[in-house]
Amino acid sequence: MNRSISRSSGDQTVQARVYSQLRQSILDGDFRPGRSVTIRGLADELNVSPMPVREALRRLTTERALEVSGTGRVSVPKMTPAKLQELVRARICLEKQAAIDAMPFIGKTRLQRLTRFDRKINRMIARADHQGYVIAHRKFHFDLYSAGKGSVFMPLIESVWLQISPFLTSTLLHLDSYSTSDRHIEILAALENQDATALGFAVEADIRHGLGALTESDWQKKA
Amino acid sequence: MNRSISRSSGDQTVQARVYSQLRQSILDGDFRPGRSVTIRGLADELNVSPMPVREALRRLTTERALEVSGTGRVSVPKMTPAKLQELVRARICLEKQAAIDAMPFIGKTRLQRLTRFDRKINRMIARADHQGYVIAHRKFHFDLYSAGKGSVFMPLIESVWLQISPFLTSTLLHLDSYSTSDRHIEILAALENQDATALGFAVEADIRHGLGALTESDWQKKA
DNA sequence: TACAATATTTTGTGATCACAAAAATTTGGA
DNA sequence: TCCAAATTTTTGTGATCACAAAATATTGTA
Repeated sequence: MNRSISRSSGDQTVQARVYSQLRQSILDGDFRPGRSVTIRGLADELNVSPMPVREALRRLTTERALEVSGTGRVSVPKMTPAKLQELVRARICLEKQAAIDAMPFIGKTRLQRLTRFDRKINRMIARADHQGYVIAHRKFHFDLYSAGKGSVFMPLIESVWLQISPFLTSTLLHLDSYSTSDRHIEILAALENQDATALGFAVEADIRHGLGALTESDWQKKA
Repeated sequence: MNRSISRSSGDQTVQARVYSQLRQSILDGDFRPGRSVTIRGLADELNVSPMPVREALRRLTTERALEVSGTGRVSVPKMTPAKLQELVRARICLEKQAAIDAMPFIGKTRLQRLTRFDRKINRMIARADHQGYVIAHRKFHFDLYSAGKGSVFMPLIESVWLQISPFLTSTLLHLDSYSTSDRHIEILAALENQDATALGFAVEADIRHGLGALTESDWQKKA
């Protein structure tokens, strides 16, 4: 039909747009572990040709957000206890450093925004809105780390989050309540005092308690 | 010509083979910063069709080994002082943790192999074989980290190395001699004693001194 | 010679096709 | 009803084409 190449959506290539959409969907928890995704299936769903989807999927498998089976089928990886522990360790060492690097660039404006995100997180927990929680939680952390000017840490951190997100959301759904111990308060306090050491501890505690609880508790509930 | 799909090289797809080759070439320092790479150019060079090259390049840009310009052209990223510093910080926090995680799995066999790699590194330095040095150096570190059973840290570490390698090799070429302070000895000693703290310090020192020296000294010499 | 305008070539992107292999479905016999 | 064999459909991979835009080369004029 439309044989002319029209990068009609803001000068981006179709491939880039599809990639961003899928990436976002994965981070938002729209993809469940074990779900298999096909090129043509996604292409039909997104109303694009198979070509851009193919490249987007290849990119996502490269950053371990998806995995390819021996026969080339693409699916959302399943979580294992060992893998989750390793991902937690990766999050801790990367995000500790990223937070400390970002600290000097955290001004009053951003601190207020972070505080708003924190309140939103609490609201989402209160109303048991799992997806809303996951999204607000991510905004808090990413907004913090991206205050640093660098271009190295964020992609690494995002790769780790992409690997955790499907599992996290699917597990949260099977939990009636989860640890509301709000470590974000400690992070905010450390930022206000410009205390790098306290910030490092707070970030580590936040990650360890947020995901560590899942390692122990109802692991079996999920498929 | 050959219209049938024959995965003639060991059941791998052409795309996977091209990707591995390019990845290896980048790590080996065959690509200089600033060099531009084209799909068709590489396809002709590797005697494959443009298709697999296209996907391989997309993957490598996703992991920041290559970068795309505003017009879609792909090239090897140039280094900046700030970026190198950030990459060094990333290496330190990732490799410190990876080494400590791997330590329990380092047996006598692997320790001997690591020692051989270390001796090879020294030989390469002695004969000023820069590429040989880079390769042996990488083998030492990757062999150490991959002793751990995990699947999370290695890809992250490799992504960082991919970003450093082109710059490292091109800089080494302009240096008549470089810091031979052999921190690997300390790493090996820490491994033998199963001393996690000492290992962490040794890895950090190795990275900081190896790349930190470049940050100061002849930065300007390269293009 | 210098430089801007024009023409040519190169290049990335997306679409589509053929093919083989894997999945899914149907079929047929006990 | 059950299960294995045969058939059909789905799917990933690689090749090739068209197109537009960018990069490069060429030309013409002062």
